[in-house]
Amino acid sequence: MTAANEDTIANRISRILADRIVTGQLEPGAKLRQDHVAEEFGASHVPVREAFRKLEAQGLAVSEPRRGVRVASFDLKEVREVALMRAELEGLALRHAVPHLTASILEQAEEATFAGDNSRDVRSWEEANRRFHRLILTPCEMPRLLAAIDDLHAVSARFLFSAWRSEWEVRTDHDHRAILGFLRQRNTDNAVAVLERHVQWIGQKPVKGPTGSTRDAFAIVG
Amino acid sequence: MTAANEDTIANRISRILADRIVTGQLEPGAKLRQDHVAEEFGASHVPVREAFRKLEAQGLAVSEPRRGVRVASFDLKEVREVALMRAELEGLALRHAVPHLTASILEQAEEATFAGDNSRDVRSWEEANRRFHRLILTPCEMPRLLAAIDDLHAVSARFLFSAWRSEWEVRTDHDHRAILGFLRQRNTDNAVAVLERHVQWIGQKPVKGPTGSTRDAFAIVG
DNA sequence: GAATCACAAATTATCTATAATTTTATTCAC
DNA sequence: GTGAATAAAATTATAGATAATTTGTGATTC
Repeated sequence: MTAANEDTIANRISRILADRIVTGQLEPGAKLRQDHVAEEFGASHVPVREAFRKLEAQGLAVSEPRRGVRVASFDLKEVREVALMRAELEGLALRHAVPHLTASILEQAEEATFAGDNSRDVRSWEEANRRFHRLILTPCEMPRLLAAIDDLHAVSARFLFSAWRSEWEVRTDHDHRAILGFLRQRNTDNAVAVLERHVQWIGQKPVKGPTGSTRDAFAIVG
Repeated sequence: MTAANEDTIANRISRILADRIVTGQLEPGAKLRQDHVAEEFGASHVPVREAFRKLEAQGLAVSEPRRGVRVASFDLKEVREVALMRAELEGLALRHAVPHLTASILEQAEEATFAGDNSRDVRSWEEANRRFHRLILTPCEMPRLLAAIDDLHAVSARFLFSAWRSEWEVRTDHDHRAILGFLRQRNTDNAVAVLERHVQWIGQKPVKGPTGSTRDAFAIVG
């Protein structure tokens, strides 16, 4: 009965709000009013505030001292920044993960790649992509590094969803396959090189704005 | 009159506790009891909890769901992890900062190096060292990256204080001078290379334990 | 007549105080 | 000495009170 009671209410709220921000249900700049959120979750506003603090730390929300908290907005500059950080940190993680990679892990990563290629919507593609990256990076056994990468991944996913919200084109991920190939050969340098390029690849795509005009959206794809 | 009232008291508490953890006044594993902290700051426990959440995000405290929060402990493995992350991220920041570096900034950085060499205690050395790194990295204009580096710096400082708590030997920082030299020549690659090595240098030092026995302490020095 | 400044009301965040679970420590029985 | 049961302490959440900012209205000035 107290199965889901493992974590606090604040954490649960934080996770759900994070998901809404990442998937674009909550738009950049939207105000997060603690009383409304509290009422929705049938809780008081104190755990809501703690959830806000966590979102702030993850870079998904920004808080002005006595003026409340809003969903963080982002521009191309920030997309690039996150891509560069991910490239550096994922490269570091992979270098240290390689000695601990097993055939089983690589097989699971290949399955994840396959699942990504066959995804019919953004959400399932993102899930598969995340699984791939996590599988090959987790064995580095550096918890703080992995946590930092996870946060950056969430922000990347937000960019992704903002560009390809509804439509999604199926495509095969050649980079993932190349990385797996190099990993099987224990060719660390090349695997890391491809991964770092892969993560920095920023896609652009014309998107219909709310007024009907089109603008260029952008998103990290790797 | 409301000059210091710019930020919330949760932030103020968070900053002060962070400082105590970093300087070692609060030892690893020590329990942080919200009622005690609240009483000390003449506040209630709600802002204290928010401060705890921030410390948790910075990696200075760990919280178990219904069992309270403790000062984060650390081992050599984590010191290495933080050093590697700093190397990657500071390297990235420096590469993007170089085009925006001015003669004035480099001069201030040299003054910071000088101040570090003449420091007679750990605290003032750390302050000068931090100033140096911040000066040459800030012009990269990547706020998220700089925030991440700042958090890692705090953790590094914690390791430093834990090793050289009371005694401190004066020494000249050849790395800082080398970096400045390369930056003046606009030799980005060499400057970054030295910085990345510099940050990864982990010092060891025999330290008297509480029982009188000696053990090897360690600390990032750069 | 339009615009700007001042004042006031309402909305919203922040904090204090209080109550309810949960964990931990102590005691008593076996 | 070990186990369960009770008591104490601490964390988590709720409700209520306070302070600050925003927004709307009105008046005055250019």
